[in-house]
Amino acid sequence: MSQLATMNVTVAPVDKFREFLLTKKMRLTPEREAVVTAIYSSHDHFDADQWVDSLAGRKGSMLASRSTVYRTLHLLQEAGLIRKVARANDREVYEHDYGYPQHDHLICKKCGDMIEFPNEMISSVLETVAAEHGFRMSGHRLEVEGICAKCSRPPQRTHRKLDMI
Amino acid sequence: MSQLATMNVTVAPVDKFREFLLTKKMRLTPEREAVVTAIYSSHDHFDADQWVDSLAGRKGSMLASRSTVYRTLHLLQEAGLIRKVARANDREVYEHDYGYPQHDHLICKKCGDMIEFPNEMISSVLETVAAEHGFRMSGHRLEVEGICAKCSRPPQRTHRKLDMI
DNA sequence: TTTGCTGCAGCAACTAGTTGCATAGGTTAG
DNA sequence: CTAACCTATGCAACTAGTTGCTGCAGCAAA
Repeated sequence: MSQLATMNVTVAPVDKFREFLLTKKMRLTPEREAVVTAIYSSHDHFDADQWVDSLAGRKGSMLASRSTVYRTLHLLQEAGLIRKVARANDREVYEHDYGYPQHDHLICKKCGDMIEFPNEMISSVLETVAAEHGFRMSGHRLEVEGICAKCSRPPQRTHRKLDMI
Repeated sequence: MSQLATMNVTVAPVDKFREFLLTKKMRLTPEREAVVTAIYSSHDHFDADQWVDSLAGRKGSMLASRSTVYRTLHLLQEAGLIRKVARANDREVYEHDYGYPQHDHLICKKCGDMIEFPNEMISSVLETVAAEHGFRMSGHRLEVEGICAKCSRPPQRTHRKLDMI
């Protein structure tokens, strides 16, 4: 979430989530609030496990169980606050999907780095394709894999020793 | 794999796989051959489980164990014979990636149908984006989700009863 | 306050998929 | 033919993620 500009956000994520839950006659419980707060305390990509660790037992105090973390992640997706962007290292990777412009990712197979790029072109192509098929598109997930510039540069420069071992 | 035309295939999949394995000093064992044959006996999308079922124990004779099926699927991906296209019903969905033109999928969230569409436009947009970032792209995976024409049509026609229950 | 309803958390058992390990089996050298 | 060497297999144990169940908390009516 680094190279793209932040958009205006008028309602705090927690409140947006509460609103969403209300429409489904559900409550913003302390456990759910803990998950949202944790996730929105940083602006990076994240996977479920780090929150399971810090919220449920292993590393922190018990704020929400494993099941609750996962269930809340699903709710947050439904609410449009986060979205799954890729699967890396056997984990689903999520990112905030509220207050940020649309983009997709180049994923480096070597270092695992995810490079964001804006996707208006792609979205508009998809709109056309979908229309042709009478398909009501609600979203997409695009993972472009390959080797990033850093990793494909042959290791030949000076101060290379710092990068190795 | 239905609506797009078949391309010319000069070498049989099994032979292509054997070639690939040779370059890695690996053998085309009976187990591996059984998996490839099974997969190429039909031209549909498929998931690992159906082969685990039919090859390893549960439904058929024991031709290859669970581990071997999964390991062979990875090898087949490396060899460029199959590719993962989506994740549906908690399963990875694969398709043949040899002898077929490039395409992506519209995935219906209701009926699970996968509609293929050719993707030259998207590929070329991605080429440009990748070049801008000095990224050496090796492939991509695009899942477009939404509701297909069939499912979004309101249920109001005649002979509707046939479709229900 | 009591009774009843409903949503929800946590547990434990489950599924898909992966991996470490011991061993079977094939290939080459002597 | 045998020994040494590897690769590949199957098993069992593991991981990430999901789900059914039970019992509890919060609210509403009486």
